[in-house]
Amino acid sequence: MDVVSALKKLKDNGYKHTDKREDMLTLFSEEKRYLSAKEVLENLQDEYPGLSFDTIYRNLSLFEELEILEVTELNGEKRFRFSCETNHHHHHLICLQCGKTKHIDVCPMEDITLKASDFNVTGHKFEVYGYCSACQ
Amino acid sequence: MDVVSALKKLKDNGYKHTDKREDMLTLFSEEKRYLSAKEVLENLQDEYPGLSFDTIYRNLSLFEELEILEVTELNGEKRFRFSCETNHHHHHLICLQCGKTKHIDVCPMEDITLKASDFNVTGHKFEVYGYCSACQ
DNA sequence: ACATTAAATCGTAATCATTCTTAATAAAAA
DNA sequence: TTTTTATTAAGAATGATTACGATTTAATGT
Ligand SMILES: [Mn+2]
Ligand SMILES: [Mn+2]
Ligand SMILES: [Zn+2]
Ligand SMILES: [Zn+2]
Repeated sequence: MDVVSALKKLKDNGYKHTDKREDMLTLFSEEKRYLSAKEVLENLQDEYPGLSFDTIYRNLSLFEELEILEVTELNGEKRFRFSCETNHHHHHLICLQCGKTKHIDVCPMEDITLKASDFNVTGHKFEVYGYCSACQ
Repeated sequence: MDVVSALKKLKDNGYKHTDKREDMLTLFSEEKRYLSAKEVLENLQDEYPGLSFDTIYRNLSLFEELEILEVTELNGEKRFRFSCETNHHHHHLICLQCGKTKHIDVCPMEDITLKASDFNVTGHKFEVYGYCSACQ
């Protein structure tokens, strides 16, 4: 996922192109890590004084719906990152300090034969937490 | 973990025995599933009119500290369940509707050789979500 | 370029889970 | 039974997120 194809996806789905949306996408493409709504706001409000939290949240949700961003929840707050380029199903190593990530190619679900016959499995989450080299 | 040994753990660590604490523990021992703070409150406020949310949260945190309860976060709210009897490190299948759980004995971390040399790994989370037989 | 229309944004209030504060209460110890 | 200290109630405060009505702006057609 990159800014250009994200903007195209917006247009293809009937959403408008705005400077704020483009700047949000650019931010995510530059910072390859999980960002909170607050971090996104702070990064943009120099250029847009009076930028509303509502705008941030609305667009983050939209981007998530369009699979431009992926989301995780950490310490009671949502964090978003640019969807990975690869289509390969995978998981992440996440820095608890700065949100930086590394890929984990293995998916535990592949190995585990869930004989959970009476359980209708709809999803799973596998995340490994720690601190990146810069944050240790 | 059971009510008796949980109460003992409280006493051993210098905490007092109160009816509310005992009733909270009894609730968790009866309902073998993840409960939210709200659910705990609702279950006890028949017996204790005017029971405070603060009391619930304070005791939930205390129980978590003493490893009497284990916690997970789902849809932006914490959910607690009685710690599993087994000492064996394991994970859970969680019903998104009612919080019922099943054990998953396999831990993905055992298999994965994390060559994340520059990452200081401090923890991980592996949860499988779905709907239990009663909730489908 | 201009007008029209629907989407996007602002500003702010509301909501929801959780935490904090202070005074009153109850459990354990003396 | 008195004292000590932990626990609780009540409600205010917080922090993240969502909702709302009014205003602005992007896209579209003229
Ligand atoms: Mn997977
Ligand atoms: Mn594990
Ligand atoms: Zn880091
Ligand atoms: Zn269920």
